[in-house]
Amino acid sequence: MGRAPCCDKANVKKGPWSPEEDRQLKEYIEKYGTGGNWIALPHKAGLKRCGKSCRLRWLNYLRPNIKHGDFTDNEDRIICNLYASMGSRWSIIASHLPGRTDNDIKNYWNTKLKKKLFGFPSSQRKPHQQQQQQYQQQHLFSFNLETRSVSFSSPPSLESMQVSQNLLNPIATPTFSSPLPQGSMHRYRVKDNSSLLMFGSEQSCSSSDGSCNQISYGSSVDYELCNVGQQMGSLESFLHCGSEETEKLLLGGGEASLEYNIDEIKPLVSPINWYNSPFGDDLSSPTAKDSSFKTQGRVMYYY
DNA sequence: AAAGTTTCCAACCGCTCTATG
DNA sequence: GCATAGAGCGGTTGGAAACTT
Repeated sequence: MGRAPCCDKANVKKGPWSPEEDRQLKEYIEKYGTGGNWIALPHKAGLKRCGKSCRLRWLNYLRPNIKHGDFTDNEDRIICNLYASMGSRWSIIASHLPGRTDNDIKNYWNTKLKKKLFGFPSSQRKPHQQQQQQYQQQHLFSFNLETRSVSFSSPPSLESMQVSQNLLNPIATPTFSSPLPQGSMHRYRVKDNSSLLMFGSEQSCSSSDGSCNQISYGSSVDYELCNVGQQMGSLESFLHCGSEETEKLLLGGGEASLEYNIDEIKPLVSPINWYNSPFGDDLSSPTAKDSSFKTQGRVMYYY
Protein backbone atom coordinates (compact mmCIF):
# COMPACT_ATOMS: atom_id res chain seq x y z
CA MET A 1 0.00 0.00 0.00
CA GLY A 2 1.39 3.41 -0.98
CA ARG A 3 1.30 6.40 1.30
CA ALA A 4 -1.78 8.54 1.51
CA PRO A 5 -1.79 11.66 -0.66
CA CYS A 6 -1.06 14.90 1.18
CA CYS A 7 -4.28 16.47 -0.09
CA ASP A 8 -7.44 15.66 -1.98
CA LYS A 9 -6.07 15.92 -5.51
CA ALA A 10 -9.52 16.04 -7.09
CA ASN A 11 -10.49 19.18 -5.21
CA VAL A 12 -7.35 21.27 -5.34
CA LYS A 13 -6.42 23.84 -7.93
CA LYS A 14 -3.19 23.32 -9.83
CA GLY A 15 -1.12 25.44 -12.17
CA PRO A 16 -0.10 29.09 -12.01
CA TRP A 17 -1.18 31.18 -9.05
CA SER A 18 -3.51 34.11 -9.64
CA PRO A 19 -2.79 37.52 -8.09
CA GLU A 20 -5.87 37.01 -5.90
CA GLU A 21 -4.53 33.71 -4.55
CA ASP A 22 -1.18 35.31 -3.90
CA ARG A 23 -2.85 38.12 -1.98
CA GLN A 24 -4.89 35.65 0.09
CA LEU A 25 -1.89 33.55 1.00
CA LYS A 26 0.34 36.51 1.77
CA GLU A 27 -2.27 38.21 3.92
CA TYR A 28 -2.96 35.04 5.87
CA ILE A 29 0.68 34.24 6.59
CA GLU A 30 1.51 37.83 7.51
CA LYS A 31 -1.40 37.83 9.95
CA TYR A 32 -1.26 34.32 11.43
CA GLY A 33 2.05 32.81 10.30
CA THR A 34 2.23 29.31 8.90
CA GLY A 35 1.32 27.76 12.24
CA GLY A 36 3.85 25.06 11.49
CA ASN A 37 1.25 23.19 9.50
CA TRP A 38 1.20 23.70 5.75
CA ILE A 39 -1.36 20.98 5.17
CA ALA A 40 -4.02 22.78 7.19
CA LEU A 41 -3.07 26.27 6.00
CA PRO A 42 -4.86 26.43 2.63
CA HIS A 43 -8.20 25.52 4.20
CA LYS A 44 -7.77 28.15 6.92
CA ALA A 45 -6.70 30.74 4.35
CA GLY A 46 -9.64 29.92 2.11
CA LEU A 47 -7.49 28.58 -0.70
CA LYS A 48 -8.25 25.58 -2.87
CA ARG A 49 -4.61 24.60 -3.03
CA CYS A 50 -2.46 21.76 -1.73
CA GLY A 51 -0.41 22.68 1.35
CA LYS A 52 2.78 21.81 -0.45
CA SER A 53 1.87 24.16 -3.24
CA CYS A 54 1.23 26.97 -0.73
CA ARG A 55 4.55 26.34 0.96
CA LEU A 56 6.40 26.45 -2.34
CA ARG A 57 4.64 29.59 -3.47
CA TRP A 58 5.44 31.36 -0.21
CA LEU A 59 9.05 30.25 -0.01
CA ASN A 60 9.92 30.80 -3.65
CA TYR A 61 7.91 33.86 -4.50
CA LEU A 62 5.86 35.62 -1.85
CA ARG A 63 8.01 35.78 1.25
CA PRO A 64 9.78 39.09 1.88
CA ASN A 65 13.25 39.96 0.53
CA ILE A 66 13.21 37.49 -2.33
CA LYS A 67 15.53 38.38 -5.20
CA HIS A 68 14.81 37.27 -8.74
CA GLY A 69 17.08 37.22 -11.79
CA ASP A 70 20.34 39.12 -12.38
CA PHE A 71 22.81 36.92 -10.53
CA THR A 72 26.05 38.78 -9.86
CA ASP A 73 29.52 37.45 -10.70
CA ASN A 74 30.10 37.02 -7.01
CA GLU A 75 26.95 34.91 -6.70
CA ASP A 76 28.10 32.88 -9.72
CA ARG A 77 31.38 32.19 -7.96
CA ILE A 78 29.68 31.13 -4.76
CA ILE A 79 27.32 28.81 -6.60
CA CYS A 80 30.15 27.22 -8.61
CA ASN A 81 32.33 26.90 -5.58
CA LEU A 82 29.64 25.22 -3.52
CA TYR A 83 28.50 23.05 -6.41
CA ALA A 84 32.09 21.89 -6.85
CA SER A 85 32.37 20.96 -3.21
CA MET A 86 28.95 19.47 -2.47
CA GLY A 87 27.09 18.92 -5.72
CA SER A 88 23.43 19.70 -6.22
CA ARG A 89 22.57 20.50 -2.62
CA TRP A 90 20.49 23.48 -3.68
CA SER A 91 19.00 24.29 -0.32
CA ILE A 92 22.44 24.47 1.29
CA ILE A 93 23.75 26.56 -1.59
CA ALA A 94 20.73 28.85 -1.25
CA SER A 95 21.44 29.31 2.45
CA HIS A 96 24.68 31.05 1.45
CA LEU A 97 22.93 33.49 -0.89
CA PRO A 98 20.53 35.74 0.99
CA GLY A 99 17.32 36.37 -0.92
CA ARG A 100 17.86 33.51 -3.33
CA THR A 101 15.80 30.36 -3.29
CA ASP A 102 16.94 26.82 -3.97
CA ASN A 103 14.56 26.64 -6.91
CA ASP A 104 15.92 29.85 -8.39
CA ILE A 105 19.52 28.71 -8.06
CA LYS A 106 18.71 25.30 -9.48
CA ASN A 107 16.99 26.88 -12.49
CA TYR A 108 19.81 29.36 -12.94
CA TRP A 109 22.41 26.60 -12.81
CA ASN A 110 20.57 24.33 -15.21
CA THR A 111 19.66 26.98 -17.75
CA LYS A 112 22.45 29.54 -17.69
CA LEU A 113 25.41 29.07 -15.40
CA LYS A 114 26.28 25.57 -16.57
CA LYS A 115 26.36 26.78 -20.18
CA LYS A 116 28.34 29.83 -19.22
CA LEU A 117 30.91 27.67 -17.47
CA PHE A 118 31.08 25.00 -20.13
CA GLY A 119 31.39 27.54 -22.90
CA PHE A 120 28.18 26.90 -24.81
CA PRO A 121 27.08 30.29 -26.08
CA SER A 122 23.32 30.48 -26.44
CA SER A 123 23.70 30.83 -30.21
CA GLN A 124 25.60 27.53 -30.39
CA ARG A 125 22.55 25.35 -30.27
CA LYS A 126 22.70 21.67 -30.88
CA PRO A 127 19.89 19.18 -31.26
CA HIS A 128 19.33 17.39 -27.97
CA GLN A 129 20.26 13.97 -29.32
CA GLN A 130 23.54 15.24 -30.75
CA GLN A 131 24.53 16.75 -27.41
CA GLN A 132 23.67 13.52 -25.66
CA GLN A 133 25.72 11.45 -28.08
CA GLN A 134 28.74 13.71 -27.66
CA TYR A 135 28.36 13.41 -23.92
CA GLN A 136 28.26 9.63 -23.93
CA GLN A 137 31.38 9.39 -26.07
CA GLN A 138 33.60 11.34 -23.73
CA HIS A 139 34.10 8.93 -20.87
CA LEU A 140 37.48 10.27 -19.98
CA PHE A 141 39.34 12.09 -17.31
CA SER A 142 42.95 12.96 -16.93
CA PHE A 143 45.10 13.67 -13.96
CA ASN A 144 48.16 15.74 -14.57
CA LEU A 145 50.80 14.87 -12.01
CA GLU A 146 52.94 17.82 -12.96
CA THR A 147 50.34 20.52 -12.56
CA ARG A 148 48.24 18.38 -10.21
CA SER A 149 45.15 19.33 -12.09
CA VAL A 150 42.29 16.94 -12.70
CA SER A 151 40.14 17.17 -15.79
CA PHE A 152 36.92 15.24 -16.12
CA SER A 153 35.22 14.58 -19.39
CA SER A 154 32.59 12.48 -17.68
CA PRO A 155 32.40 10.36 -14.58
CA PRO A 156 33.64 6.79 -14.83
CA SER A 157 31.01 4.10 -14.50
CA LEU A 158 30.85 1.96 -11.39
CA GLU A 159 32.33 -0.94 -13.28
CA SER A 160 35.26 1.09 -14.50
CA MET A 161 35.73 2.48 -11.02
CA GLN A 162 36.49 -1.05 -9.91
CA VAL A 163 39.06 -1.45 -12.67
CA SER A 164 40.71 1.78 -11.70
CA GLN A 165 40.67 0.89 -8.03
CA ASN A 166 42.72 -2.22 -8.74
CA LEU A 167 45.25 -0.29 -10.70
CA LEU A 168 45.56 2.66 -8.43
CA ASN A 169 45.73 1.01 -5.01
CA PRO A 170 42.77 2.51 -3.22
CA ILE A 171 43.38 3.77 0.29
CA ALA A 172 41.03 4.45 3.12
CA THR A 173 38.17 6.84 2.56
CA PRO A 174 38.80 9.99 4.56
CA THR A 175 36.31 11.31 7.02
CA PHE A 176 35.13 14.89 6.81
CA SER A 177 32.91 16.58 9.31
CA SER A 178 31.38 18.57 6.48
CA PRO A 179 28.55 17.15 4.35
CA LEU A 180 29.86 15.43 1.24
CA PRO A 181 27.92 14.74 -1.90
CA GLN A 182 25.77 11.67 -2.00
CA GLY A 183 26.73 8.76 -4.18
CA SER A 184 29.96 6.94 -4.60
CA MET A 185 33.20 8.25 -3.19
CA HIS A 186 36.59 6.90 -4.03
CA ARG A 187 40.09 7.80 -3.09
CA TYR A 188 43.11 6.67 -5.04
CA ARG A 189 46.78 6.71 -4.41
CA VAL A 190 48.52 7.57 -7.65
CA LYS A 191 52.07 7.03 -8.74
CA ASP A 192 53.79 9.69 -6.70
CA ASN A 193 51.97 8.80 -3.47
CA SER A 194 49.71 11.78 -3.63
CA SER A 195 46.04 10.90 -3.57
CA LEU A 196 42.94 11.94 -5.33
CA LEU A 197 39.44 11.95 -3.91
CA MET A 198 36.50 11.62 -6.25
CA PHE A 199 32.86 11.67 -5.39
CA GLY A 200 29.47 11.92 -6.98
CA SER A 201 26.61 9.93 -8.36
CA GLU A 202 26.78 7.83 -11.47
CA GLN A 203 25.45 8.40 -14.92
CA SER A 204 23.60 5.50 -16.41
CA CYS A 205 23.10 5.25 -20.14
CA SER A 206 20.97 2.71 -21.86
CA SER A 207 22.61 1.23 -24.93
CA SER A 208 19.27 0.17 -26.36
CA ASP A 209 17.57 3.54 -26.56
CA GLY A 210 20.56 5.80 -25.95
CA SER A 211 18.89 7.56 -23.06
CA CYS A 212 20.95 8.83 -20.13
CA ASN A 213 20.12 9.66 -16.57
CA GLN A 214 21.55 12.87 -15.26
CA ILE A 215 24.83 12.87 -13.37
CA SER A 216 26.16 14.80 -10.50
CA TYR A 217 29.88 14.69 -10.05
CA GLY A 218 32.69 16.43 -8.31
CA SER A 219 36.28 15.98 -7.41
CA SER A 220 38.60 17.06 -4.75
CA VAL A 221 42.05 16.44 -3.43
CA ASP A 222 42.71 15.48 0.14
CA TYR A 223 44.89 17.06 2.75
CA GLU A 224 47.95 15.04 1.83
CA LEU A 225 47.91 16.26 -1.74
CA CYS A 226 47.26 19.77 -0.57
CA ASN A 227 50.34 19.63 1.54
CA VAL A 228 52.63 18.50 -1.23
CA GLY A 229 51.20 20.75 -3.87
CA GLN A 230 50.54 23.99 -2.12
CA GLN A 231 52.07 26.27 -4.72
CA MET A 232 51.52 24.11 -7.77
CA GLY A 233 48.22 23.59 -9.50
CA SER A 234 44.84 25.17 -9.66
CA LEU A 235 43.19 22.49 -7.54
CA GLU A 236 45.42 23.18 -4.59
CA SER A 237 44.96 26.89 -4.86
CA PHE A 238 41.25 26.31 -5.07
CA LEU A 239 41.03 24.13 -2.03
CA HIS A 240 43.80 25.65 0.03
CA CYS A 241 45.51 23.45 2.55
CA GLY A 242 45.22 22.56 6.14
CA SER A 243 42.15 21.05 7.69
CA GLU A 244 40.47 24.23 8.83
CA GLU A 245 40.64 26.02 5.49
CA THR A 246 39.72 22.92 3.57
CA GLU A 247 36.73 22.28 5.73
CA LYS A 248 35.64 25.88 5.37
CA LEU A 249 35.77 25.52 1.64
CA LEU A 250 33.99 22.19 1.60
CA LEU A 251 31.29 23.79 3.67
CA GLY A 252 31.33 26.86 1.47
CA GLY A 253 31.84 29.09 4.44
CA GLY A 254 34.34 31.81 5.16
CA GLU A 255 35.74 34.60 3.04
CA ALA A 256 38.22 32.35 1.28
CA SER A 257 35.48 30.60 -0.65
CA LEU A 258 34.75 33.78 -2.61
CA GLU A 259 38.22 34.46 -3.87
CA TYR A 260 38.43 32.14 -6.85
CA ASN A 261 37.62 32.86 -10.42
CA ILE A 262 35.42 30.82 -12.70
CA ASP A 263 38.34 29.34 -14.63
CA GLU A 264 39.72 27.81 -11.47
CA ILE A 265 36.39 26.25 -10.63
CA LYS A 266 35.63 24.97 -14.12
CA PRO A 267 37.65 21.75 -13.92
CA LEU A 268 35.97 20.85 -10.68
CA VAL A 269 32.40 21.11 -11.80
CA SER A 270 32.67 20.08 -15.41
CA PRO A 271 31.85 16.60 -16.63
CA ILE A 272 32.93 17.54 -20.15
CA ASN A 273 35.34 19.59 -22.23
CA TRP A 274 38.61 19.53 -20.31
CA TYR A 275 40.25 16.28 -20.98
CA ASN A 276 43.56 16.17 -22.74
CA SER A 277 43.69 13.08 -24.87
CA PRO A 278 46.59 11.92 -27.05
CA PHE A 279 43.96 10.70 -29.51
CA GLY A 280 42.49 14.13 -29.95
CA ASP A 281 38.83 13.91 -30.76
CA ASP A 282 39.03 10.45 -32.23
CA LEU A 283 37.17 8.61 -29.55
CA SER A 284 36.12 5.84 -31.87
CA SER A 285 39.58 4.28 -32.00
CA PRO A 286 39.64 0.66 -30.80
CA THR A 287 41.93 1.43 -27.86
CA ALA A 288 39.52 3.99 -26.57
CA LYS A 289 36.94 1.27 -26.11
CA ASP A 290 39.13 -0.82 -23.79
CA SER A 291 38.26 -0.61 -20.14
CA SER A 292 41.74 -0.09 -18.85
CA PHE A 293 44.09 2.49 -17.47
CA LYS A 294 47.13 3.73 -19.27
CA THR A 295 49.78 6.13 -18.25
CA GLN A 296 51.34 8.30 -20.90
CA GLY A 297 54.14 10.39 -19.56
CA ARG A 298 52.85 12.31 -16.62
CA VAL A 299 49.23 12.17 -17.62
CA MET A 300 46.99 9.31 -16.66
CA TYR A 301 44.14 8.52 -18.98
CA TYR A 302 41.06 6.56 -18.24
CA TYR A 303 39.17 4.68 -20.90
C1' DA B 1 4.76 36.39 -41.46
C1' DA B 2 4.40 31.77 -40.11
C1' DA B 3 6.06 27.59 -38.38
C1' DG B 4 9.27 25.23 -35.83
C1' DT B 5 12.60 25.05 -32.12
C1' DT B 6 14.74 26.29 -27.90
C1' DT B 7 14.98 28.55 -23.52
C1' DC B 8 13.40 29.62 -19.17
C1' DC B 9 11.13 29.24 -14.89
C1' DA B 10 7.07 28.36 -11.95
C1' DA B 11 5.05 24.57 -10.29
C1' DC B 12 4.50 19.75 -9.56
C1' DC B 13 5.95 14.97 -8.20
C1' DG B 14 7.74 11.65 -5.47
C1' DC B 15 11.12 10.55 -2.44
C1' DT B 16 13.61 10.86 2.19
C1' DC B 17 13.96 12.67 6.70
C1' DT B 18 12.10 13.84 11.08
C1' DA B 19 8.79 14.31 14.69
C1' DT B 20 5.16 12.37 17.16
C1' DG B 21 2.10 9.08 19.26
C1' DG C 1 10.50 -0.27 17.77
C1' DC C 2 6.88 0.76 14.60
C1' DA C 3 3.49 3.40 11.92
C1' DT C 4 1.98 7.60 10.33
C1' DA C 5 1.93 12.42 8.92
C1' DG C 6 4.07 16.56 7.67
C1' DA C 7 8.12 19.11 6.08
C1' DG C 8 11.67 19.61 3.03
C1' DC C 9 14.37 18.51 -0.87
C1' DG C 10 16.01 17.59 -5.66
C1' DG C 11 14.53 16.18 -10.15
C1' DT C 12 11.28 16.85 -13.74
C1' DT C 13 7.68 18.93 -16.50
C1' DG C 14 4.38 22.17 -18.91
C1' DG C 15 3.77 25.95 -21.30
C1' DA C 16 4.69 30.81 -22.36
C1' DA C 17 8.13 33.61 -24.35
C1' DA C 18 11.96 34.22 -27.20
C1' DC C 19 14.45 33.03 -30.93
C1' DT C 20 15.60 30.86 -35.51
C1' DT C 21 14.64 29.20 -40.00
